[in-house]
Amino acid sequence: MNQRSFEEVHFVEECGLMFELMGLPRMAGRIFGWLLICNPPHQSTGDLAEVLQASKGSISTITRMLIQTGLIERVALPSQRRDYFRIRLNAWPQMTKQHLMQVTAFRQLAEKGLMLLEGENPQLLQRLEEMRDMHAFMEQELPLMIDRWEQQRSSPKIGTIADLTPVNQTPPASVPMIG
Amino acid sequence: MNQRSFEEVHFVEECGLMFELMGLPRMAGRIFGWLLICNPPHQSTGDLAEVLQASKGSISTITRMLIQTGLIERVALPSQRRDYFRIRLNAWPQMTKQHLMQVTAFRQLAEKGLMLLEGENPQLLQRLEEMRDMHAFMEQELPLMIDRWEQQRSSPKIGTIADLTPVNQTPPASVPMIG
DNA sequence: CAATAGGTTCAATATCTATTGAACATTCGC
DNA sequence: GCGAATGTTCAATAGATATTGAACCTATTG
Repeated sequence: MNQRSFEEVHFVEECGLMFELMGLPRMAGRIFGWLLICNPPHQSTGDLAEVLQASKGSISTITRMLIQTGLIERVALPSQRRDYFRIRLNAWPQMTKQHLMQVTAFRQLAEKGLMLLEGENPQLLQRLEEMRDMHAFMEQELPLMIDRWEQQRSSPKIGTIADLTPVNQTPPASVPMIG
Repeated sequence: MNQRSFEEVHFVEECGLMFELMGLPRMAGRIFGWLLICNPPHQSTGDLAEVLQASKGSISTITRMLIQTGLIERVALPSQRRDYFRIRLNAWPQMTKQHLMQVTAFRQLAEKGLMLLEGENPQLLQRLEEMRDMHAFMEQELPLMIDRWEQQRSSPKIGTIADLTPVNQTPPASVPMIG
Protein backbone atom coordinates (compact mmCIF):
# COMPACT_ATOMS: atom_id res chain seq x y z
CA MET A 1 0.00 0.00 0.00
CA ASN A 2 2.82 2.41 0.81
CA GLN A 3 4.05 1.99 -2.73
CA ARG A 4 5.58 5.08 -4.24
CA SER A 5 4.34 6.03 -7.64
CA PHE A 6 6.65 5.63 -10.58
CA GLU A 7 6.97 9.40 -10.89
CA GLU A 8 7.93 9.76 -7.27
CA VAL A 9 10.61 7.09 -7.51
CA HIS A 10 11.90 8.72 -10.64
CA PHE A 11 12.05 12.13 -9.01
CA VAL A 12 13.97 10.72 -6.07
CA GLU A 13 16.45 8.94 -8.33
CA GLU A 14 17.01 12.02 -10.42
CA CYS A 15 17.74 14.00 -7.32
CA GLY A 16 20.20 11.28 -6.33
CA LEU A 17 21.99 11.65 -9.64
CA MET A 18 22.19 15.42 -9.32
CA PHE A 19 23.75 15.12 -5.90
CA GLU A 20 26.22 12.65 -7.31
CA LEU A 21 27.17 15.19 -9.95
CA MET A 22 27.96 17.59 -7.17
CA GLY A 23 30.23 15.03 -5.56
CA LEU A 24 27.87 14.03 -2.79
CA PRO A 25 26.64 10.49 -2.08
CA ARG A 26 23.73 9.47 -4.21
CA MET A 27 21.81 8.38 -1.15
CA ALA A 28 22.03 11.93 0.19
CA GLY A 29 20.23 13.06 -2.92
CA ARG A 30 17.63 10.35 -2.52
CA ILE A 31 16.87 11.35 1.03
CA PHE A 32 16.75 15.00 0.12
CA GLY A 33 14.60 14.24 -2.90
CA TRP A 34 12.10 12.29 -0.90
CA LEU A 35 11.93 14.98 1.75
CA LEU A 36 11.11 17.43 -1.03
CA ILE A 37 7.94 15.64 -2.06
CA CYS A 38 6.80 13.53 0.86
CA ASN A 39 3.58 14.03 2.76
CA PRO A 40 3.84 14.85 5.58
CA PRO A 41 7.01 16.80 4.92
CA HIS A 42 8.74 15.29 7.93
CA GLN A 43 9.84 11.68 8.01
CA SER A 44 11.45 9.41 10.54
CA THR A 45 14.55 7.29 10.03
CA GLY A 46 12.33 4.28 9.71
CA ASP A 47 10.10 5.95 7.14
CA LEU A 48 13.09 6.86 5.05
CA ALA A 49 14.65 3.43 5.32
CA GLU A 50 11.41 1.85 4.17
CA VAL A 51 10.59 4.19 1.34
CA LEU A 52 14.11 4.36 -0.03
CA GLN A 53 14.82 0.68 0.61
CA ALA A 54 18.01 1.45 2.41
CA SER A 55 19.44 0.26 5.70
CA LYS A 56 18.85 2.22 8.88
CA GLY A 57 22.59 2.61 9.21
CA SER A 58 22.82 4.29 5.88
CA ILE A 59 19.99 6.66 6.70
CA SER A 60 21.52 7.51 10.03
CA THR A 61 24.93 8.29 8.56
CA ILE A 62 23.65 10.36 5.73
CA THR A 63 21.04 12.33 7.60
CA ARG A 64 23.87 13.36 9.89
CA MET A 65 25.84 14.58 6.91
CA LEU A 66 22.86 16.47 5.53
CA ILE A 67 22.24 18.10 8.86
CA GLN A 68 25.90 19.01 9.12
CA THR A 69 25.77 20.75 5.76
CA GLY A 70 22.59 22.56 6.72
CA LEU A 71 20.27 21.04 4.15
CA ILE A 72 17.89 19.25 6.50
CA GLU A 73 17.04 19.50 10.15
CA ARG A 74 15.87 17.18 12.85
CA VAL A 75 12.51 17.98 14.37
CA ALA A 76 10.65 16.60 17.34
CA LEU A 77 6.96 15.95 17.31
CA PRO A 78 5.15 16.79 20.55
CA SER A 79 4.18 13.38 21.78
CA GLN A 80 6.39 11.08 19.81
CA ARG A 81 9.56 9.34 20.69
CA ARG A 82 10.89 9.29 17.16
CA ASP A 83 12.96 11.95 15.53
CA TYR A 84 11.84 13.35 12.25
CA PHE A 85 13.75 15.01 9.46
CA ARG A 86 12.63 17.70 7.10
CA ILE A 87 14.07 20.08 4.55
CA ARG A 88 15.53 23.09 6.27
CA LEU A 89 14.15 26.48 5.47
CA ASN A 90 16.86 28.31 3.52
CA ALA A 91 18.51 25.08 2.56
CA TRP A 92 19.58 26.54 -0.75
CA PRO A 93 21.24 29.75 0.35
CA GLN A 94 23.07 27.41 2.69
CA MET A 95 24.44 25.53 -0.28
CA THR A 96 25.67 28.77 -1.76
CA LYS A 97 27.43 29.47 1.49
CA GLN A 98 29.12 26.11 1.25
CA HIS A 99 30.12 27.01 -2.25
CA LEU A 100 31.53 30.26 -0.96
CA MET A 101 33.87 28.32 1.26
CA GLN A 102 35.21 26.50 -1.76
CA VAL A 103 35.70 29.80 -3.51
CA THR A 104 37.76 31.03 -0.60
CA ALA A 105 39.83 27.89 -0.64
CA PHE A 106 40.56 28.42 -4.30
CA ARG A 107 41.61 32.01 -3.74
CA GLN A 108 43.95 30.90 -1.02
CA LEU A 109 45.37 28.19 -3.24
CA ALA A 110 46.04 30.77 -5.93
CA GLU A 111 47.88 32.87 -3.39
CA LYS A 112 50.03 29.93 -2.41
CA GLY A 113 50.83 29.42 -6.06
CA LEU A 114 51.81 33.04 -6.46
CA MET A 115 54.21 32.72 -3.57
CA LEU A 116 55.81 29.77 -5.31
CA LEU A 117 56.39 31.87 -8.40
CA GLU A 118 57.62 34.90 -6.52
CA GLY A 119 60.08 36.90 -8.57
CA GLU A 120 59.26 35.09 -11.77
CA ASN A 121 58.48 36.61 -15.13
CA PRO A 122 55.13 38.45 -14.80
CA GLN A 123 53.73 36.55 -17.75
CA LEU A 124 53.95 33.37 -15.71
CA LEU A 125 51.94 34.93 -12.94
CA GLN A 126 48.95 35.81 -15.07
CA ARG A 127 47.26 32.41 -14.69
CA LEU A 128 47.36 32.56 -10.94
CA GLU A 129 46.46 36.21 -10.73
CA GLU A 130 43.34 35.64 -12.76
CA MET A 131 42.45 32.73 -10.49
CA ARG A 132 43.01 34.82 -7.37
CA ASP A 133 41.18 37.87 -8.66
CA MET A 134 38.18 35.97 -9.96
CA HIS A 135 37.71 34.20 -6.67
CA ALA A 136 38.22 37.33 -4.63
CA PHE A 137 35.57 38.89 -6.81
CA MET A 138 33.17 36.08 -6.09
CA GLU A 139 33.89 36.34 -2.39
CA GLN A 140 32.50 39.87 -2.66
CA GLU A 141 29.62 39.08 -4.93
CA LEU A 142 28.14 35.89 -3.57
CA PRO A 143 27.24 37.26 -0.13
CA LEU A 144 25.61 40.26 -1.81
CA MET A 145 23.67 37.92 -4.02
CA ILE A 146 22.44 35.97 -1.03
CA ASP A 147 21.41 39.23 0.61
CA ARG A 148 19.44 40.26 -2.44
CA TRP A 149 17.73 36.90 -2.43
CA GLU A 150 16.78 37.10 1.19
CA GLN A 151 15.47 40.62 0.71
CA GLN A 152 13.52 39.89 -2.45
CA ARG A 153 11.75 37.12 -0.63
CA SER A 154 9.98 39.81 1.38
CA SER A 155 7.80 37.71 3.67
CA PRO A 156 10.22 35.49 5.52
CA LYS A 157 7.42 33.02 6.23
CA ILE A 158 9.42 31.53 9.06
CA GLY A 159 7.18 29.30 11.06
CA THR A 160 4.62 28.67 8.39
CA ILE A 161 6.20 25.41 7.38
CA ALA A 162 5.00 23.71 10.51
CA ASP A 163 4.79 24.00 14.23
CA LEU A 164 7.35 21.34 14.89
CA THR A 165 10.20 22.20 17.18
CA PRO A 166 13.61 21.92 15.62
CA VAL A 167 15.72 19.80 17.93
CA ASN A 168 18.13 22.25 19.43
CA GLN A 169 21.07 19.88 19.60
CA THR A 170 21.18 20.63 15.91
CA PRO A 171 23.14 23.86 15.61
CA PRO A 172 22.47 25.86 12.47
CA ALA A 173 25.18 23.88 10.76
CA SER A 174 27.93 25.96 12.30
CA VAL A 175 29.75 26.64 9.09
CA PRO A 176 33.24 28.04 9.46
CA MET A 177 33.00 31.18 7.41
CA ILE A 178 35.72 33.23 5.87
CA GLY A 179 37.62 35.52 8.17
CA MET B 1 67.31 17.02 -12.31
CA ASN B 2 63.73 17.67 -13.29
CA GLN B 3 62.73 17.12 -9.70
CA ARG B 4 59.81 19.18 -8.54
CA SER B 5 60.35 21.01 -5.32
CA PHE B 6 58.43 19.88 -2.28
CA GLU B 7 56.32 23.01 -2.42
CA GLU B 8 55.40 22.42 -6.03
CA VAL B 9 54.37 18.83 -5.39
CA HIS B 10 52.34 19.98 -2.45
CA PHE B 11 50.59 22.64 -4.47
CA VAL B 12 49.71 20.13 -7.15
CA GLU B 13 48.35 17.66 -4.62
CA GLU B 14 46.29 20.30 -2.90
CA CYS B 15 44.78 21.26 -6.20
CA GLY B 16 44.00 17.60 -6.77
CA LEU B 17 42.15 17.41 -3.48
CA MET B 18 40.15 20.54 -4.25
CA PHE B 19 39.02 19.12 -7.54
CA GLU B 20 38.03 15.94 -5.79
CA LEU B 21 35.90 17.99 -3.42
CA MET B 22 34.12 19.33 -6.46
CA GLY B 23 33.45 15.82 -7.67
CA LEU B 24 36.10 15.79 -10.38
CA PRO B 25 38.92 13.26 -10.68
CA ARG B 26 41.88 14.06 -8.53
CA MET B 27 44.19 13.69 -11.49
CA ALA B 28 42.30 16.48 -13.26
CA GLY B 29 43.21 18.72 -10.35
CA ARG B 30 46.83 17.61 -10.51
CA ILE B 31 47.11 18.41 -14.18
CA PHE B 32 45.39 21.74 -13.73
CA GLY B 33 47.53 22.50 -10.70
CA TRP B 34 50.74 21.82 -12.53
CA LEU B 35 49.65 23.88 -15.49
CA LEU B 36 49.08 26.73 -13.05
CA ILE B 37 52.67 26.87 -11.91
CA CYS B 38 54.82 25.26 -14.59
CA ASN B 39 57.43 27.06 -16.63
CA PRO B 40 56.89 27.31 -19.53
CA PRO B 41 53.13 27.50 -19.01
CA HIS B 42 52.48 24.98 -21.77
CA GLN B 43 53.30 21.31 -21.36
CA SER B 44 53.10 18.26 -23.57
CA THR B 45 51.42 14.98 -22.70
CA GLY B 46 54.83 13.51 -22.09
CA ASP B 47 55.88 16.35 -19.80
CA LEU B 48 52.74 15.91 -17.75
CA ALA B 49 53.08 12.15 -17.55
CA GLU B 50 56.63 12.51 -16.32
CA VAL B 51 56.10 15.29 -13.82
CA LEU B 52 52.90 13.87 -12.37
CA GLN B 53 54.11 10.28 -12.52
CA ALA B 54 51.00 9.15 -14.31
CA SER B 55 50.44 7.02 -17.37
CA LYS B 56 50.12 8.61 -20.78
CA GLY B 57 46.67 7.08 -21.04
CA SER B 58 45.55 8.82 -17.93
CA ILE B 59 46.89 12.16 -19.12
CA SER B 60 45.23 11.72 -22.47
CA THR B 61 41.83 10.90 -21.01
CA ILE B 62 41.84 13.67 -18.49
CA THR B 63 43.21 16.41 -20.68
CA ARG B 64 40.32 15.63 -23.00
CA MET B 65 37.91 16.09 -20.13
CA LEU B 66 39.53 19.35 -19.07
CA ILE B 67 39.38 20.65 -22.61
CA GLN B 68 35.75 19.61 -22.87
CA THR B 69 34.89 21.58 -19.76
CA GLY B 70 36.82 24.59 -21.02
CA LEU B 71 39.48 24.73 -18.35
CA ILE B 72 42.52 24.07 -20.51
CA GLU B 73 43.27 24.28 -24.20
CA ARG B 74 45.51 22.51 -26.62
CA VAL B 75 48.08 24.70 -28.35
CA ALA B 76 50.47 24.07 -31.19
CA LEU B 77 54.01 25.36 -31.17
CA PRO B 78 55.23 26.62 -34.53
CA SER B 79 57.86 24.05 -35.38
CA GLN B 80 56.98 21.18 -33.10
CA ARG B 81 55.06 18.07 -33.68
CA ARG B 82 53.84 17.70 -30.16
CA ASP B 83 50.67 19.13 -28.75
CA TYR B 84 50.86 21.27 -25.71
CA PHE B 85 48.31 22.10 -23.08
CA ARG B 86 47.87 25.24 -21.10
CA ILE B 87 45.38 26.90 -18.81
CA ARG B 88 42.68 28.56 -20.83
CA LEU B 89 42.19 32.27 -20.48
CA ASN B 90 38.87 32.73 -18.69
CA ALA B 91 38.98 29.25 -17.29
CA TRP B 92 37.22 30.38 -14.15
CA PRO B 93 34.23 32.19 -15.58
CA GLN B 94 33.89 28.99 -17.56
CA MET B 95 33.53 27.05 -14.34
CA THR B 96 30.82 29.40 -13.22
CA LYS B 97 29.04 28.74 -16.48
CA GLN B 98 29.24 25.03 -15.79
CA HIS B 99 27.80 25.72 -12.40
CA LEU B 100 25.02 27.67 -14.01
CA MET B 101 24.01 24.58 -15.91
CA GLN B 102 23.65 22.72 -12.64
CA VAL B 103 21.54 25.52 -11.29
CA THR B 104 19.24 25.23 -14.27
CA ALA B 105 18.98 21.49 -13.78
CA PHE B 106 17.97 22.04 -10.18
CA ARG B 107 15.31 24.55 -11.12
CA GLN B 108 13.90 22.11 -13.62
CA LEU B 109 13.94 19.35 -11.06
CA ALA B 110 11.98 21.56 -8.67
CA GLU B 111 9.44 22.17 -11.37
CA LYS B 112 9.04 18.45 -11.93
CA GLY B 113 8.49 18.06 -8.22
CA LEU B 114 5.83 20.75 -8.23
CA MET B 115 4.00 18.94 -10.99
CA LEU B 116 4.00 15.82 -8.86
CA LEU B 117 2.37 17.71 -6.01
CA GLU B 118 -0.14 19.50 -8.20
CA GLY B 119 -3.33 20.26 -6.34
CA GLU B 120 -1.81 19.49 -2.95
CA ASN B 121 -1.99 21.56 0.17
CA PRO B 122 0.03 24.76 -0.47
CA GLN B 123 2.12 24.16 2.63
CA LEU B 124 3.51 21.07 0.98
CA LEU B 125 4.59 23.07 -2.02
CA GLN B 126 6.73 25.55 -0.12
CA ARG B 127 9.86 23.42 -0.13
CA LEU B 128 9.82 23.05 -3.88
CA GLU B 129 8.79 26.62 -4.53
CA GLU B 130 11.74 27.89 -2.56
CA MET B 131 14.01 25.57 -4.50
CA ARG B 132 12.61 26.71 -7.81
CA ASP B 133 12.64 30.41 -6.96
CA MET B 134 16.14 30.39 -5.55
CA HIS B 135 17.52 28.71 -8.62
CA ALA B 136 15.60 30.91 -11.01
CA PHE B 137 17.07 33.83 -9.10
CA MET B 138 20.57 32.49 -9.57
CA GLU B 139 19.93 31.95 -13.23
CA GLN B 140 19.38 35.69 -13.45
CA GLU B 141 22.20 36.70 -11.19
CA LEU B 142 25.11 34.53 -12.22
CA PRO B 143 25.33 35.75 -15.81
CA LEU B 144 25.21 39.33 -14.54
CA MET B 145 27.97 38.55 -12.13
CA ILE B 146 30.11 37.12 -14.91
CA ASP B 147 29.45 40.25 -16.97
CA ARG B 148 30.53 42.47 -14.12
CA TRP B 149 33.69 40.43 -13.76
CA GLU B 150 34.55 40.65 -17.40
CA GLN B 151 33.94 44.38 -17.39
CA GLN B 152 35.86 45.10 -14.21
CA ARG B 153 38.86 43.39 -15.75
CA SER B 154 39.15 46.38 -18.07
CA SER B 155 42.19 45.37 -20.12
CA PRO B 156 41.24 42.07 -21.64
CA LYS B 157 44.91 41.21 -22.18
CA ILE B 158 43.99 38.63 -24.76
CA GLY B 159 47.09 37.60 -26.58
CA THR B 160 49.55 38.58 -23.92
CA ILE B 161 49.72 35.10 -22.51
CA ALA B 162 51.70 33.83 -25.43
CA ASP B 163 51.86 33.76 -29.17
CA LEU B 164 50.94 30.12 -29.41
CA THR B 165 48.14 29.18 -31.71
CA PRO B 166 45.26 27.43 -30.01
CA VAL B 167 44.53 24.30 -31.98
CA ASN B 168 41.28 25.07 -33.67
CA GLN B 169 39.88 21.57 -33.40
CA THR B 170 39.29 22.67 -29.87
CA PRO B 171 35.96 24.49 -29.91
CA PRO B 172 35.46 26.92 -27.05
CA ALA B 173 33.98 24.10 -25.05
CA SER B 174 30.60 24.33 -26.75
CA VAL B 175 28.58 24.44 -23.61
CA PRO B 176 24.87 23.86 -23.98
CA MET B 177 23.49 26.92 -22.28
CA ILE B 178 20.08 27.57 -20.89
CA GLY B 179 17.35 28.47 -23.33
C1' DC C 1 12.61 -1.85 36.51
C1' DA C 2 12.11 -4.74 32.53
C1' DA C 3 10.84 -4.75 27.88
C1' DT C 4 11.01 -2.65 23.59
C1' DA C 5 11.28 0.61 19.92
C1' DG C 6 14.34 3.83 17.93
C1' DG C 7 18.81 5.22 16.70
C1' DT C 8 23.91 4.82 16.13
C1' DT C 9 28.34 2.73 15.19
C1' DC C 10 31.58 0.21 12.75
C1' DA C 11 33.78 -3.71 10.56
C1' DA C 12 32.87 -6.24 6.38
C1' DT C 13 31.35 -6.09 1.68
C1' DA C 14 29.70 -4.64 -2.62
C1' DT C 15 29.96 -1.27 -6.00
C1' DC C 16 31.83 2.02 -8.63
C1' DT C 17 35.46 4.90 -10.71
C1' DA C 18 40.08 6.22 -11.68
C1' DT C 19 44.20 4.57 -13.45
C1' DT C 20 47.24 1.71 -15.78
C1' DG C 21 49.62 -0.25 -19.67
C1' DA C 22 49.91 -2.59 -23.81
C1' DA C 23 48.13 -2.63 -28.44
C1' DC C 24 46.77 0.40 -31.94
C1' DA C 25 46.55 4.77 -34.75
C1' DT C 26 48.55 8.94 -36.56
C1' DT C 27 51.78 12.23 -37.92
C1' DC C 28 55.98 13.88 -39.65
C1' DG C 29 60.84 13.75 -41.09
C1' DC C 30 63.87 11.52 -43.97
C1' DG D 1 56.83 4.86 -48.10
C1' DC D 2 59.46 3.59 -43.83
C1' DG D 3 60.55 4.37 -39.16
C1' DA D 4 60.39 6.89 -35.00
C1' DA D 5 57.96 9.74 -31.98
C1' DT D 6 53.57 11.02 -30.15
C1' DG D 7 48.99 10.36 -28.85
C1' DT D 8 44.68 7.48 -28.16
C1' DT D 9 41.80 3.63 -26.84
C1' DC D 10 40.16 0.15 -24.00
C1' DA D 11 40.13 -4.07 -21.25
C1' DA D 12 41.95 -5.23 -16.82
C1' DT D 13 43.13 -3.75 -12.17
C1' DA D 14 43.71 -1.18 -8.20
C1' DG D 15 41.81 1.70 -5.06
C1' DA D 16 38.35 4.28 -2.92
C1' DT D 17 33.66 4.97 -1.22
C1' DA D 18 29.03 3.97 -0.24
C1' DT D 19 26.18 0.69 1.89
C1' DT D 20 24.89 -2.94 4.69
C1' DG D 21 23.69 -5.34 8.88
C1' DA D 22 24.45 -7.00 13.29
C1' DA D 23 25.81 -5.57 17.84
C1' DC D 24 25.28 -1.95 20.85
C1' DC D 25 23.45 2.15 23.20
C1' DT D 26 19.49 5.05 25.04
C1' DA D 27 15.10 6.57 26.20
C1' DT D 28 10.37 5.75 26.97
C1' DT D 29 6.46 3.23 28.44
C1' DG D 30 3.72 0.29 31.13
